[in-house]
Amino acid sequence: MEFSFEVVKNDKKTRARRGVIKTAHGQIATPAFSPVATKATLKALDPKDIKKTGSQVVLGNTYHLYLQPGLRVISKFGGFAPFMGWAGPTITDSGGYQVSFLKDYSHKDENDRSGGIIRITDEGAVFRSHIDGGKYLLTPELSMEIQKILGADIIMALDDPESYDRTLKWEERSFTHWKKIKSKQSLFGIVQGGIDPKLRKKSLDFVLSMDFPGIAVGGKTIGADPKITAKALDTIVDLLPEDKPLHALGLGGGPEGIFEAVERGVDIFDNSSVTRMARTGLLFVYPQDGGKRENKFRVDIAKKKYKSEFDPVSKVCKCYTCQNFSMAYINHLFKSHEILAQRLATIHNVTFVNDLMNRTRESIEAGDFLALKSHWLS
RNA sequence: GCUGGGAUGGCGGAGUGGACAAUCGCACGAGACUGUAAAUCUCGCGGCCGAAAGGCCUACCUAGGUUCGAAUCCUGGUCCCAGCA
Repeated sequence: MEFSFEVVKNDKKTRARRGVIKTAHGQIATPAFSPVATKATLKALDPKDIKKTGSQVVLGNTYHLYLQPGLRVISKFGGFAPFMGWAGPTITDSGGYQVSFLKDYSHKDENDRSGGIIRITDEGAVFRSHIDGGKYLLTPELSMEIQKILGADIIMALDDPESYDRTLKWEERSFTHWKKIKSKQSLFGIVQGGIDPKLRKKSLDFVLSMDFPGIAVGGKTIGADPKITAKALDTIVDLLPEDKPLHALGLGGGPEGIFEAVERGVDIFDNSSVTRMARTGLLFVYPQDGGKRENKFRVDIAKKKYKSEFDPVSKVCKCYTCQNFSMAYINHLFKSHEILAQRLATIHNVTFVNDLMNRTRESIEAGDFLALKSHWLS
């Protein structure tokens, strides 16, 4: 097995741990951030940029890549990573998130040809493509088949984030099918249950009983505000195995959310808002730049007050953007809708989070994780 | 100088007797964004009061007029544009 997870150092005071995930495409030093490349592109960045931001791994998406460009194209390239020119480790999500997200576009009648969910049954999710209205049935088995072709190192079980019981059934089928097709990828089982300790524990026990190579935590409580994320993770923190990596799906809350998650044993997480916020002008800043819990460690670069600001977004940040451009210039790029705004902003935010993870790893190694955390959140 | 057309909120531009403080777009302002249908979305945008419902005031170049009622009709003025001289 080319996949392995090893804890290098445990924090003495918390569940934070410094580890290494090994994959066929390279190692991931954990705790790590995986930026999101939903459609085989980390929006606005090419693989060279991605590398320069310090990213170790990227996450692609089953739902989107299945619909476009489709499996024939991806299989020809041997996976979405070679397709996009990314040589490092990858993760794919199962489409489970779309099962709940697309409910917002639920159809009252089957002939509605716009994209959205038609119905969800124990068999799978029947939906229409948002691209061309085509009708599909996504099952746990199909998700495994798709993800096999997408070729990521880490793949996710299909779940229904809004249905606890259905998730259990779908995970079991995901696992069974994953075994059946002898995929060399590492399948992560997903723990649901919100902030309910009983549900989370039951879900975790179920995942552990099947010996998934890794564990993921999902649900809207993970992507919510840091306090709720902490509460949700607290339900399982003492029950986690030492030898399996823990992935937080869609972990939100910026630096505060990250600290709370790492403190509770999260080894790796993805998050799409880091890049999306970049594209809408919200840029992360360090405590030295005035970043704090109250402003969520971010500035809105398009605001008038930055119109003629000579300094970079962050005086601490080593990213390409901060090393070369002023706030005034980036403000101007956003106000004039220049395409470079997207790229420079994304480079900054992704570099920022990766740097935060780097500092986090160093602090765990040095045994002062809580000191780092309190420095940021004081 | 003549002939014709036109002047509406920061800008463009609807409206051509009552449902108009005035569609819409842009700009501007505020907010949101968390396993990405997101270079997106929501809200506000004459002034004052109000949490809101709503109320009051000032307004469609300007000065008058007609009318129960005028951004809309009439008259004078100012300015702009096009064509002709």
